[in-house]
Amino acid sequence: MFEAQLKKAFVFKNIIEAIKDLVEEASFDCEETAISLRAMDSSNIALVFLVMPMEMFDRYHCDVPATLGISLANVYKSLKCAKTDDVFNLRFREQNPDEVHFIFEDPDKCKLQESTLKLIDLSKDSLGIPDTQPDVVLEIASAEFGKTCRDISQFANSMNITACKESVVFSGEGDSGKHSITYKNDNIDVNETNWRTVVTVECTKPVSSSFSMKYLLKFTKADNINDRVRLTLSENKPVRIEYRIHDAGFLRYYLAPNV
Amino acid sequence: MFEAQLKKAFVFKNIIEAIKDLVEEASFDCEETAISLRAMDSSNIALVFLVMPMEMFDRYHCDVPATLGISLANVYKSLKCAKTDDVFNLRFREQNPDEVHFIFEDPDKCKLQESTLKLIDLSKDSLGIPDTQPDVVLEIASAEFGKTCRDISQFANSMNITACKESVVFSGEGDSGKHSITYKNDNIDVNETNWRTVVTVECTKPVSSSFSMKYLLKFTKADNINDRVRLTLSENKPVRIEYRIHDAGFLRYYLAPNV
DNA sequence: ATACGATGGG
DNA sequence: CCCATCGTAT
Repeated sequence: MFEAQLKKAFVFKNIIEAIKDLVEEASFDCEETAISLRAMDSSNIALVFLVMPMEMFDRYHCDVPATLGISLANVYKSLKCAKTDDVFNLRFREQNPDEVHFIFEDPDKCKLQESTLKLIDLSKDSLGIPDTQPDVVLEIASAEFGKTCRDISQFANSMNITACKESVVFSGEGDSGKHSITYKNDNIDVNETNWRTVVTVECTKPVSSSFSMKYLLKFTKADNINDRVRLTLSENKPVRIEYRIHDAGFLRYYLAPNV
Repeated sequence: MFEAQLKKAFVFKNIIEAIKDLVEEASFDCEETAISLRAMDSSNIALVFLVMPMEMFDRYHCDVPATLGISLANVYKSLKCAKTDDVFNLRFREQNPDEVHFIFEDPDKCKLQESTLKLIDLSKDSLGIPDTQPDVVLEIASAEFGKTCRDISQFANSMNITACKESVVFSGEGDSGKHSITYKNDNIDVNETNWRTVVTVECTKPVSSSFSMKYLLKFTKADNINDRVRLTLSENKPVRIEYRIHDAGFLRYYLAPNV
């Protein structure tokens, strides 16, 4: 038996919202210390890597690890039945190896909902996660990054990110014109860093890459998950876009640059 | 080179919002003392006349006059990228005669945005502006005029305006019924004129005309531009609806009456 | 059915 | 001025 409880169902709902438009089916690997998920998007272009450590749950119990292959559309159907503050329970029993239960209890215990979802067999080509030595690591308020992506998407189908120690430039160009957004880091007092500011956390050498706008926009759905987002860039390598969940957890997206 | 700066980008954004739904493409005539724009709406029914005198800008520099034909949808895309309090710069260089730059700087100078927009050639049929001797001139709080239009639009597709020295009546009739709004002027102490009140500024003879609701509703987008709006009416002539901008500037709409 | 943009309310 | 909801478009 595997069981995990979240006091607030919306936490899980936000996470599923942030990946369901990217990945149709995926396996939740439920293990002793964490639930994780690795999947390519349906077009095999972007990669999603989710880790939810046991610490983020209010109860966590794992007799035997389980791999739950499931349709995320179905997961989302179930989560939409829950109210934001419902208590959420995920339960899997080896006796019924082809189903998983999502249980929602409203805070005053009057209403109990249970979804039983069919599990599916998914081939387990374990995905290589392309983590290399980064050239540049940036942090930015996730709402600000979302706005940046939406603004540039008005002009372009892909976004260039050019970053060095002193500044970061997001830019794009299309038929109606071009647009660039420049953040300067040099005169920032770290202590008064406000949420709008981009911070170059690390920069071993400057980098410039271009990425598909369409995917970046999908990633920014995750901006409910954390106020900050971290971009990790290396020349000619996929960008890693990370939203931290609690201390040890995260939702990471990887996207290869345009050629 | 032509350059103009506004300390607050929203001033320009409000103006563009007030005309972009009416006019798809237009030329900004950038001259020594003002930027102006004259355009028919896409259906050739209403006329827009905008004058932004140099005094409304915080910096204004015109070597050589320029006529900047542009898609207002693209202008608006760019302005949506700006925050309300960003500093806005419009810049045109003769060396690049087919593009204009919109530059936004946030107040704390961390973020710099630049849009480069394509200019287009627009035929310059200079429009006759139909200013005649008015029978009636009214002033009303622009929010109140907007509410009046929205209220009557619930009942009717056109709005009658009947005005004389003592009173002004806005009314409309449709399938579900009719609605009228009457403002009395007679017992008004001019010194306690409140913002809701309609004031008949001038009346040489009473007038009654009917106008397309659809267009009036579009005009009321301008109500951010000035707290007051001035209507100038003459029997069987287009109404002029004017929102003043600073002292010498204005945004005027002209709309012919229904037959 | 889903995702985005626009509008109206707090 | 920002958020949430609604309506439209894909």
